[in-house]
Amino acid sequence: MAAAKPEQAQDRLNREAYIFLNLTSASLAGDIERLCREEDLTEAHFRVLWVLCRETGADGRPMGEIADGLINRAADVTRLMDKMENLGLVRRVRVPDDRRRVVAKATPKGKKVFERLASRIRSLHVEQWSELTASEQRQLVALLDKVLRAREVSRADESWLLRGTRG
Amino acid sequence: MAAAKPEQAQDRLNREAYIFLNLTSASLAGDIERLCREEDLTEAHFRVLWVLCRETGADGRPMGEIADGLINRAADVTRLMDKMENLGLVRRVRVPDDRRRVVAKATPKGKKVFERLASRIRSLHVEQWSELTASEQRQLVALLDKVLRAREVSRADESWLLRGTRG
DNA sequence: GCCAGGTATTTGTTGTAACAAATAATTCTG
DNA sequence: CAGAATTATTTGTTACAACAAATACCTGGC
Repeated sequence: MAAAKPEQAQDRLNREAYIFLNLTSASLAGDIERLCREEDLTEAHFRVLWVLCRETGADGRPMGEIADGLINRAADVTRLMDKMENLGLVRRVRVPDDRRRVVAKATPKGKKVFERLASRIRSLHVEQWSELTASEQRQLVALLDKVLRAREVSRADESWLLRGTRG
Repeated sequence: MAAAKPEQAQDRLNREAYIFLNLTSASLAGDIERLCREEDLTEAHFRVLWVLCRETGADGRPMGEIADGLINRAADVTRLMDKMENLGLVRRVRVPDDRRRVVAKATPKGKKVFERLASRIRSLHVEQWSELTASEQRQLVALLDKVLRAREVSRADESWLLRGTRG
């Protein structure tokens, strides 16, 4: 075809893998995002709800921990929570022992929205992964895990997104 | 009722696969984005350069096609190109046969920046994929392809990102 | 009690994506 | 030629992510 250096086979495979990874991820995430929008949330908001509703008893989670889990700036988490508080999904409580700290809890409404959304996302996932057998899915996870682990995504390891998901 | 519904195994696998897909994608893309920033570009900009430099002779690409390939709004592509034109990476030319249309071409400077960036990205990819053998990579691509194909990501199929990448 | 350091907030800026709507320039069709 | 359709542009709006800097507030050590 064109003159320009012919791409080496391995380079091309690398690029191809990268592009497929991106497109697939974006495609699935787009669906989820759309679902969240219907509840006036971002996926980021939903993730906060997730940790608040799944990973927690009645005690809530401190802001800082949420920031770390989301790998976001503290200031951004504040604004994120502001919105969720306005929507009545979340409540902030100063902790009495250390009054610098604030924990966020999901309100009953927040829990309800979470359950509704989580259930729809669960169904969506079923469609999204319908082309792969469970074994293929595990294979996929194993491959991605290899890649991810190697990169020392140090902070992501602390992410509650992966909590309980790894050995 | 049992203590907060236990997540079904398949649901959990679905979610896990989704999360891994996302984190891995975001992690690799983050690196690329950082590289692009060093040339004052977004990855989106780089993608435009890609199609302009790899997929094209001296004839350039019409705006509309770029918009389709990027799956972006036409208006957004205009602004995207405005910036790249300001940076001197790209030139717009009205096509004589159909004077509604405009094709974009990479300038020599654009090509230079592209080559520099592409080469660095190539190296980066080598690191990023260092944990997988070529065969594992192909396996990964095959799995993702299954997922992607099934979803009728209709427009993505026309994307030049995948051009020449599929059978 | 004072100071260092930790925690969250406030405020403000910037760049971008996403989307809508109107306009201009051109071609195509009847 | 008139009107419809196509291509790109212009303009404007909103929401968000990323980042910086200053502040309030609190704890814990000295």
